[in-house]
Amino acid sequence: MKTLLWLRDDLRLQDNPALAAAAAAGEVAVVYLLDEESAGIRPLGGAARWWLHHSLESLATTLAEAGGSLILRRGRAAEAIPGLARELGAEAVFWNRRYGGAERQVDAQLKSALRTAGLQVASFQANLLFEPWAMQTGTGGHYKVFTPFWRACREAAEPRPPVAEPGRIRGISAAGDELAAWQLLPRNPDWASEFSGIWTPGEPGAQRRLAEFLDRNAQAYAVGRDEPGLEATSRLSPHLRFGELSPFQIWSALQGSPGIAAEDERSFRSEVGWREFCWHLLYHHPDLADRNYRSDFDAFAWQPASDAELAAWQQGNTGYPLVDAGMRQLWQTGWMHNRVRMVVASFLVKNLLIDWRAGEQWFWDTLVDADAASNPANWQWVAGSGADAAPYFRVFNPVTQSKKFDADGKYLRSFLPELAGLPAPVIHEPWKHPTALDETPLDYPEPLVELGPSRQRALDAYARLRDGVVPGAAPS
DNA sequence: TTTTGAGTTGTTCGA
DNA sequence: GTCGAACAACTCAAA
Repeated sequence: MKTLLWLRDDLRLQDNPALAAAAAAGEVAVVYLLDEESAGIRPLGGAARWWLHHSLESLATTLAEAGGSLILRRGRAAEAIPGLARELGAEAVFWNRRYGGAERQVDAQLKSALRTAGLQVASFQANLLFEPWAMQTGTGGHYKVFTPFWRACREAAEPRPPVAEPGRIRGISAAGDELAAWQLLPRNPDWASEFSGIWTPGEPGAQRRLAEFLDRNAQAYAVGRDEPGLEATSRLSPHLRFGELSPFQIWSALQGSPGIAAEDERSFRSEVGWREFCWHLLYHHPDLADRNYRSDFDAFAWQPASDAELAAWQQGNTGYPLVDAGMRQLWQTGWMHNRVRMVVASFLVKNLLIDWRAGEQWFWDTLVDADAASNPANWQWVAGSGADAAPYFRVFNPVTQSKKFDADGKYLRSFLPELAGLPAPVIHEPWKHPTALDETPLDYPEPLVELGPSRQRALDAYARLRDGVVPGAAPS
């Protein structure tokens, strides 16, 4: 049989059930479609485009080594996929499932159109350990709190082992676009110039990262993951985002790593669980990036848009070292440490009282791991408008967090060269650093807002929301 | 149906 | 310096 394999967020040869099935059935044509036309599909952010370029480059190589070839096409899936299937004389179209609202709609319509045209269509579970529709509460609803969700997942059937990589693929090639023509890479300026020293997009890079993590960083993960100055996190997020690695592979690799303490293993698995939970939420709330999960937040009194404050946050010029180090790490590397993400998000949403969507969009554009589910779910979690969200009174203090989780200032120094000469603890509060008469003052901004009053302003705004005070209404 | 216990990640204040 | 309480009820999940 001749099968068209449509790859999307599953750019890997190992543990790829759609590929394995297609290869087992006969000849395979592999296509990646750049679809910027189907309705409702969120355009990739800049950093994700950079990653995609290199991931596709890598995939083309590994696929060629296995006997296949990667066909690049561009257009609306509803026309491009049936068109290519016709062109190749394919009898079947296979893909791995995706879970976003618009994506599901595209896939469902395509499935029925292809079947009507007499083709065999099959979709596979590849990117989530637990299908969102399979996880139901006792009353048939979907889970809204992480802990019971994850408990139910762990009590469900054990995730399958990874699917073996097909041996020699009988590949079918066809004319397609040149990758360069898609212009996924930034130019003028090339803000991603430092990315390639840090990241290796593609399946081999993902495998290497996983092996390194299990060998080294997974020890003391539970505690170490909180310190941004350490290399204690897995940094697998962008690989997972593009499906260069599957959660099934992670699951199984942990099984085979007895050197990791139970505490660290449980902690890391639960981070995989949060990814599952976010997709579970997005599946049931496809507009998670646009609308408050808790609709009572629609009445929340965000500050009127302040371009200057938003820009200071984006550029890492708030005057709070941990916030600024995080935002510059994001800009320079396309990634930010998890704890620092919470601190910068809390600062934007609570201290600046800027709508979480502005932060979510910036992360979407600048993160190489920008994930359609995790990004909005976690922003809403910080804002308090999300599922199982942080209580409104939880306002991170960037100075306290800095002293607690980067006590020696190692993380701060690596992204704030203008403060590199300051010792701890004053590096956490540079405005307290006395400048001697013969010294040039620090080239570092004064704090954008005062922490105490801005925190109180946020608490007041949340209290008004709770008490149902409508913004702008006349006081009674 | 009703009840009960629990809920990722924090900060501040006062004893 | 350390520690517990307050912050605010509310929703969710399950018994």
